[in-house]
Amino acid sequence: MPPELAPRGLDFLLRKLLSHSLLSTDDQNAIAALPFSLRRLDAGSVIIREGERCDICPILLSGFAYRHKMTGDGGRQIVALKLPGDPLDFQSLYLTRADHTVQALNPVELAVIPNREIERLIMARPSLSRAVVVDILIEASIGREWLLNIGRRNALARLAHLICEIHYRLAISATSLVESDLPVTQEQLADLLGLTPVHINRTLKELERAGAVARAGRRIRIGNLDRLRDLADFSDLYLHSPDATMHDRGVMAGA
Amino acid sequence: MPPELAPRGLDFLLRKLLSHSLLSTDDQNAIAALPFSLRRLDAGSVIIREGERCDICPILLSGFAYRHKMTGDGGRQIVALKLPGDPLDFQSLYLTRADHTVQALNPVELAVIPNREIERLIMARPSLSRAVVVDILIEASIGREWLLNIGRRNALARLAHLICEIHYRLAISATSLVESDLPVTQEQLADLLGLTPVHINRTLKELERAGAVARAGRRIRIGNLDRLRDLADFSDLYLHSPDATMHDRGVMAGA
DNA sequence: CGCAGCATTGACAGGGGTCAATTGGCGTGG
DNA sequence: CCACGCCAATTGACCCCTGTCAATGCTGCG
Repeated sequence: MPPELAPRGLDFLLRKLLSHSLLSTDDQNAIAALPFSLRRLDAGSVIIREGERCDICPILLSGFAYRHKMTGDGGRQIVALKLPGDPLDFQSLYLTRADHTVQALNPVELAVIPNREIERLIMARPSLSRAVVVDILIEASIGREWLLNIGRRNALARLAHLICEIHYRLAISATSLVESDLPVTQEQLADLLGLTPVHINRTLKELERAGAVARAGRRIRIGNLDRLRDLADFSDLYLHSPDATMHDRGVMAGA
Repeated sequence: MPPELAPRGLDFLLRKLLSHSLLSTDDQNAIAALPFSLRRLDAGSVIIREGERCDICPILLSGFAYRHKMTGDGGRQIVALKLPGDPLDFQSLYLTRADHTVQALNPVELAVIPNREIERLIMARPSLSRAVVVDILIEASIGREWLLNIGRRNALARLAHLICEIHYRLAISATSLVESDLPVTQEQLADLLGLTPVHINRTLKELERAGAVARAGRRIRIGNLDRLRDLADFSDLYLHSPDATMHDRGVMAGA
């Protein structure tokens, strides 16, 4: 299991939502009072299956998860990465059939809330309804940045950009993980970036040579965030974090 | 100007929303009664600028538009394509700073609605609020399919897939355009697909040789939809059209 | 009818893919 | 505590898809 604080209910979800939406104490209490069941899943477990309906809303408490799609001939692309605190799927509140699969990237803990509870909550509280839409929109914004990343940047910048993004997103909701190793295999990085595992390996070595990442055995972590940002052509505007300007000014660069 | 019916108010928007959401007659009347101003823009006009706020909601009545982002060294990626009937930007109802630029791909006509009118409408009518979110989610779903397309398909399948998508999306809301030429230059196709104009040219020639597209001078149109679908590995599940199964069964294949 | 921008073509280069063999880390069971 | 086995990582050789550069041809518009 990842070296992480044991989840204490929906605190991570709250921190995540608060990072982009103003919520009253009442709103926060309403979220904290949501009924949920805890679920632990192994790496690779399917959480939502493409083409099926889904009537639960899973919140990621620990571990990473991802959305992915496959081509007819077996090519796999990860189209979204979910970090601790992220709601895994608000889409099924509005659309009936999932257009993609959601899966655990490593061992995860989920808080599972029935969709109808969420529906009740957002019917009663417009500010929470709004927070849900904002979360959906930010995920879409991240997807657009990924399109730019995969479509127009070479392997080195692409990989550097992803590592930067993970860093900044962890800083928003799961601060305790910011300093830890990336719990991602090279094959998973390949599927995240539209590359092959072999080329990820070569590129990782190049990032290491540049001093941007540090590696020990199988572990990857950031070596020098500023250098990584340079190589990545990274700006965090697309994360729509309220204190984005702080990041831009390098306030977090030392973190 | 594209050879298209002159827009009659917000009819296209209505048809678009109705394609994925059930709306009462009251809802429909409320939309039709929205105040809007008509605006004509030349190809290339900037509609929303990255980094700025936007307090209007533009609806595309005729012509194509797109969202795009650029890397620091000038690489351009189109991250969404908007067709007649599409709302160009619900995001600014919820987020303050645009993370990308929206631009006219060719001469366009817009219906411009003040954000506050939309806000008033969706506050009063939950079913319309829901329709807005569904529209946002479907755009996100299309973005995910693009990630798969750009990340994991080669140039031939990638281009075929895009042409298929445009066909099916036009069939949903702007049926009169389904049979017409693609109003897109090869350079724009390159920016849509993460390729170069030169390679688009080669690939287009290959699609023509395969009989999938027909070309005359500068004009491109579908030659054989079934062949195109095969080359593209295309399934329209991700468009979340209510009659998707009809498409899957080939009911529209002859159109 | 001449220009500007798009399309087309060829030659060449290179980034990243493919294949296959080897190494290394690490959990498991003896 | 060590040996085994599996899966991830690494490496090298080679190739091909796509990018780059540059010249030429079209085509629609003023």
